[in-house]
Amino acid sequence: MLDVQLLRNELDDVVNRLKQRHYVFDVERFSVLEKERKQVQMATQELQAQRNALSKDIGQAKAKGLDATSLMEKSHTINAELETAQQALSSIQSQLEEILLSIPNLPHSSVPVGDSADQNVEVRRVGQPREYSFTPKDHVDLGEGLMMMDFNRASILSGARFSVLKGPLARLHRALTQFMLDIHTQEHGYQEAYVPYLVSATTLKGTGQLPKFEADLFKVLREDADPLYLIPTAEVPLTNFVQDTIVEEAHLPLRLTAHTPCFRSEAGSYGRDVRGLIRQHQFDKVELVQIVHPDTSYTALEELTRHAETVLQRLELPYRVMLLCTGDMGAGATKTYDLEVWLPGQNAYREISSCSNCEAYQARRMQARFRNQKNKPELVHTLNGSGVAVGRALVAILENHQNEDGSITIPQALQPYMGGIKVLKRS
RNA sequence: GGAGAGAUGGCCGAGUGGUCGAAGGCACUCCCCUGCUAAGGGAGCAUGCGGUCAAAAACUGCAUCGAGGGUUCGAAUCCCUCUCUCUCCGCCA
Repeated sequence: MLDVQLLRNELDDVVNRLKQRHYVFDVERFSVLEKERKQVQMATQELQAQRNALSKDIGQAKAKGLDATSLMEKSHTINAELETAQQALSSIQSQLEEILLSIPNLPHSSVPVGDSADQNVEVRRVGQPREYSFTPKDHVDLGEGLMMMDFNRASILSGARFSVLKGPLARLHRALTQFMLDIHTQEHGYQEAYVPYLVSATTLKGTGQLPKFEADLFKVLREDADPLYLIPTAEVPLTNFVQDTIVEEAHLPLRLTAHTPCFRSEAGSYGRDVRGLIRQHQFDKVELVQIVHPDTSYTALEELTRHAETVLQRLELPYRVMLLCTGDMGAGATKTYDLEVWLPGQNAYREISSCSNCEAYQARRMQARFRNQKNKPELVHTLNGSGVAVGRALVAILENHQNEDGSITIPQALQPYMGGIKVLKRS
């Protein structure tokens, strides 16, 4: 959520910057509503002030044993007016609120302007894609060849876009999460957390998934209670650790990590990546979240991105870092780096991590603040990044470390987590 | 699932219809005092939104005592519904 003051005072500038990310802001509607709001709010508050004063007078009159009938009649009249005014005000305010909640964040000045992923800028490339003396297979052929990946069974259990892993490949999946969590907790200073996978609408509103992106979520209806939603990423519960709280400045930055499953309905993505593990309704991810002082959020973004990169480096996976252009960023972000891992099976770099600074966008929605030097509450900045997507890391390992006979060499760094298994091969 | 108790500011905690945005304490900030990382004295100290303003400061209005509704001229206080927390019983991994 943007600061309303910004919209009131620098509307033209904001509108132009939003255009860069294809958001068309209805200036006319906002201006009219805002003008009404000001007028109605002032009138309402004036009436409330009058009512309060009258009530006080009535109290005093009664205390002195005087007759307060005429004062009470006056108060009745005011209350009737107030009723109408309050209804008008709350209608206007909820309309403004709705607008405000749907506006995306403003891109940082260092972000390239562009329409689509084509205008993203490559920042650096790390590692050389291997030369193969044979035609590399994709992860589906490899996994099914090993008899350890079963999409057929998954579709019987749940339908499309689910998967079943078996045997050492399932273990590899588990090993990856342990490995990633160990790096981030032991080397990068993150606190590990275990969090709910079902969260409330309020929580999702805090991080920006609601109200605008409800279609992407799995919703769990309950008979006698509000619905809950399956988390689309651990960013949601982790970032909301500071929902509605004031943190001591000395406690910043907060660095949090968690391994969770993520559930995405991916409405609108049908037809893309239908084959394999790349795009699933359920996948695991190790998430990194930082809650920081506003002065340090861009340094923190660089660090956080490096933290995610470390994982790929240790797994000996070639990748590149992309700076997303204005048209390709998520709604809450001011600046985003995507890590794209090399997939020989697709002969392409594919996203495996996305690291974003959201500045105060989420903090304002969550009312997440810290007490600054002047002892005043001030909004924190929030960052999040995948550190990294487990399913896609598994894909990358299969494809990059495959051998001609269809076996997979486990990278050195992962071997301690595999109980002595160095190679995955068909038994 | 059953029975009971509770929810007040950063924290603890008083407050059963008016002058209560809320006593007192802790923490925090500033000042004074003090022969030394302690003690004492004084002052300040909730959040959100609005208005005056280019903005800040300052001043001022409104709202907020778990949430939502109701009674009333007036609600932290009375009534209803809900949520959450705690204790005991049952059930369960």
